[in-house]
Amino acid sequence: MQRGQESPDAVKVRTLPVQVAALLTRRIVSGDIEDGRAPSELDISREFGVSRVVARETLKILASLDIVEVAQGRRVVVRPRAEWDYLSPLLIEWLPPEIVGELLQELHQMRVLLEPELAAMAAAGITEETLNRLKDGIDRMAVLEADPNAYLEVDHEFHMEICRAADNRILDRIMYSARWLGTASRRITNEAPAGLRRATAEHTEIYEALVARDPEGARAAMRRHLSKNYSTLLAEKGKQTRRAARRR
Amino acid sequence: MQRGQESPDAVKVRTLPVQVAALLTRRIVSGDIEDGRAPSELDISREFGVSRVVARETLKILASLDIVEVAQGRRVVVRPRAEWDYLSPLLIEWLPPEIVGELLQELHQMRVLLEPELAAMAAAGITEETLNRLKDGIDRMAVLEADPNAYLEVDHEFHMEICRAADNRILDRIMYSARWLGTASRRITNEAPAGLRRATAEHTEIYEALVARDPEGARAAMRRHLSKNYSTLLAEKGKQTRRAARRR
DNA sequence: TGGTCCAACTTGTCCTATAAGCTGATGACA
DNA sequence: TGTCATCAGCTTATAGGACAAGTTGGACCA
Repeated sequence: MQRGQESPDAVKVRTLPVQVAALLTRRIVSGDIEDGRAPSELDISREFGVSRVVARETLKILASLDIVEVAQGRRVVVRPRAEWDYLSPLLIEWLPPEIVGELLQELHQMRVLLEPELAAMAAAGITEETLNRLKDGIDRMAVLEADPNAYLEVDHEFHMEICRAADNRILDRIMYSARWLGTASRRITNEAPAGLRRATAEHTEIYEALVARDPEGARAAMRRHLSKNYSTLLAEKGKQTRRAARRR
Repeated sequence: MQRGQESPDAVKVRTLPVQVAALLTRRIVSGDIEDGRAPSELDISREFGVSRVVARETLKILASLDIVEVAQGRRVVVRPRAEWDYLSPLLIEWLPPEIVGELLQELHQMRVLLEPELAAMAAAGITEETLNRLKDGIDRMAVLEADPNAYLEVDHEFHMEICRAADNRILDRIMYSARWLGTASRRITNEAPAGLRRATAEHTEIYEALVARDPEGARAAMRRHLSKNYSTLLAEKGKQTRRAARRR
């Protein structure tokens, strides 16, 4: 549930507990619910007109995102926002756009740190199979430049393939979440990224470094790719200075 | 639920759905459940002698860890292992020791990539408050070298404080999960880390670089710290070559 | 004042019933 | 014989009521 299995553009009917969880989270974020005091199962049941089962599942979802803490006998309490699971696309969809914008930047910062290293790690022991799949991806991307959604799907696969080749399940998981987060937020903001043609060229550079089993080259190519992406991201979203006075 | 709110050494009574989820996961890992076919709510209910509500919550937990995929009307299906949420301490506790050992190494690899950069980022805009808390931590660590568990608690806080200073919620979340993972696995293997005295000295070096607002110095100090940790980790666990023929 | 105990509240589990969605097989029609 | 609509049966989603188990705060007693 935490991570969407649906394709990014699918119109999905969310279950009742997820809907209620969204409403509750928004209420917490907006400050309507004072910190530390979350509604009980019965409160939720009454207020939203749902069964206790649904109220229960709602709280379980919020607990799995570290938004609240629940234990038998004790009241549900709201956990510190700093520790919520911001890697979850579910949570991202419930947050207001200004926070999502900030998170997107922080997300990109993380990718800039990790992905070049992943590319370098992958270069060491990459298999012919993986290389073939990467080549496939590039070919398909070249054709899909007119269809951003489909392009991003393949883009996603391309990067994940490199992650997988780096042979580290923890890093793999992180990047998986991160990329899902990216598509989720893109779905929210309804923005299509620009510069797909250039992206294809950059992907090719990465690919060629991997073919040559050249860690340094792969790292550098990936870094170039991401830094350019970053600037287009900034150009698209405009306001770079929105993070100014956020922290508590 | 996903991330433990309990202190690491607390004896916790797990809820029924969590217990069943653990059993089911182990069964999947051991190959007793053929890939793609997971038991239904009724199957679980019958087989484990629990109510359908519990069976339901079990599946929800497994779904939140991306172990299975559940949708109305469709059978529950087991998802590819490569995409399970290995950042979850819950899942880690259910996996066999050999896999946990591998994951610990991969985890450390991630820390080596991220934490030096976090330290450098933190050095830029660190506040006096944070510096004071770090100093506090070092003082306490110096006293606690005889009590590994308490020491690690403070160690954890020290590193998290630096994460927080780096002002990136995504990276913060990752490191939070990662360190929890570390303590969880340590609880499993029952191993106490060695070299606490040296660790304190290294923490001091990091702290001093931060005081000087020196990004390069902080990065270097953190890198030294982690590389040494890595070697003691290897020394403790012995078999370095256990990852040889794992990938399918 | 200090401590014990209990009542009220809260979450955990169980049971039963119905609604809603999917899948595969059956059977009608061309 | 091949194609497609339909439906029965299985599965998950939601509802309501009941009791068990754990926690908390206040009443009560010494």
